[in-house]
Amino acid sequence: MADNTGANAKPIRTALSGEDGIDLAIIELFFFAYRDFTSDPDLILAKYGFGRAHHRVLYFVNRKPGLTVAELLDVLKITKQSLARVLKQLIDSGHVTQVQGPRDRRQRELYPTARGRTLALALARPQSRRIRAALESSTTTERAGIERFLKAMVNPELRAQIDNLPGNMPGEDHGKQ
Amino acid sequence: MADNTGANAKPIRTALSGEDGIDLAIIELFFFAYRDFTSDPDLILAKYGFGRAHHRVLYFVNRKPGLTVAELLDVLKITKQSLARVLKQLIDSGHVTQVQGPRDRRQRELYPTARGRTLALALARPQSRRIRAALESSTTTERAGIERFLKAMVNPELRAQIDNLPGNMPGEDHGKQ
DNA sequence: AATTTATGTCAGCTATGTTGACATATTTTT
DNA sequence: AAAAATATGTCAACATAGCTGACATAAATT
Repeated sequence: MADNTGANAKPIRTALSGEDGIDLAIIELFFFAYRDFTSDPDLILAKYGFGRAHHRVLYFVNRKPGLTVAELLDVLKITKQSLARVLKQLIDSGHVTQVQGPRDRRQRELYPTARGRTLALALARPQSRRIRAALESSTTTERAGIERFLKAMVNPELRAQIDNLPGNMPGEDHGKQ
Repeated sequence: MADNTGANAKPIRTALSGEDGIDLAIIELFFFAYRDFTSDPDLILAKYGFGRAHHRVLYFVNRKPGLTVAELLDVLKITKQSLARVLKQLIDSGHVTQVQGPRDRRQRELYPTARGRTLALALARPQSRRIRAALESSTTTERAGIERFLKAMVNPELRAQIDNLPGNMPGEDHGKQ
C-alpha cells in the first residue's frame, strides 16, 4: 500500500477549474478587486501610522456622526478592547472626538473633527476614482446591476446596517448622480 | 481663541455623503459584500485551526498546481517567512505536498493532495452559492458588466496574474457554463 | 437601595504580517 | 574548477489587530 498521508500524500496535477459548477471566475475577481481597492487608502494611512482598523472606524464615524461606541462595535463586529486601542489613537491625533450623550450621559457619541473629515475624504477619493474608472464604459443599467449584485452579496440581516447610513434608501437603488 | 486641536477638537455633526462627488454607495457596498463573502469560508477554516492565510495558499495551489514557492510569494505579496508557517501547517496536515522541481532541483513545486483539493472545493462552494444567489435575477448582460467591473477594479499590472490562471482568457470575458 | 447598562482599562493570548541574518543545495557565470 | 548567484529554509525579534477574562466607574433603571 502506498502511503498517501502527511508528507507522502500524492500530488494532484490537474488545476481546479469551473467543472464542479463553482464560479471561480467571480471568486478570484472579487478577491483581486478587493485587494487593490483597499491598497489605495493603505498607502495614505501608513503616513499617519494608521491601519485598516483606523480606516473603518474613521469611515463610519464620518458616515454616521454621533454614533455611540456600542453602535460602532455592532457595525464593526469587533470587541471593545480591540476598538479601544484604535479609537484612542484617533482621538489623541485629533481625528475623532467624543461627546457625552445628551439623553444618556453614560454614552459617548463619536464625531469626526475637521481633520478627521479631511482624512476620511482623502481616503475615499482614490477609491471613488478607481470605481469611476472601472465604471467608465458601463451603462446605467450595468451600474444598477453591479449595485444590486453587491448588495445581494451582503447577509440579509446586515443589509439594514447599510440602509441605516444617510442617503441609502431601504431596498432601493443606490444611484447617485 | 477656541482650542480646536486634540481632545478639544470641534465635532462635525453633518454626515459624510456623496456631495463631494465621491461614490460612497459602491465603497460601502463593496466593503460589506467582501466582508460577508469571506465569512463563509472562515467558519469552515476554523474547524481545521486554519485562517485566511491558509485559504489563500490552498486556493492558489489548487488553481495552479505545481507553482513554485517564489511564484506563490509573488501572487500573495507576502514574505517567505510569513508563508513558511502557514505552508508548513498545510503540508503537515496533508493538504499540500512538495515535489522537487524537475528542471531546477532547487525549486519546490507545490501541489494539492486529494485532501487539499476537497478542502479547497468545500471552501469555494459556499462562496459560489452566495454568488449564484446574488446573480439570480441578473441578465447575461448584467453578469458580463459585473465581471468587467470587477476586473477593471484590479490594478492593470496585476491583471496578468488573473489571466495566468487556467481557464481565464487574457482580456476576455469570464463566462462559464 | 440594588441592579443593570455603557464604557473604560489591565493583562495576556493568537494569527498574520514584517525585517535581518544566516545556512544549504543547486545552478549559472567566470 | 572556482566563484557567484539563486531558490529555499530557518532562527530570532518585532508590529498590528484581533481575541478572552476580569474588574472599575458612572449613570440609568428597577
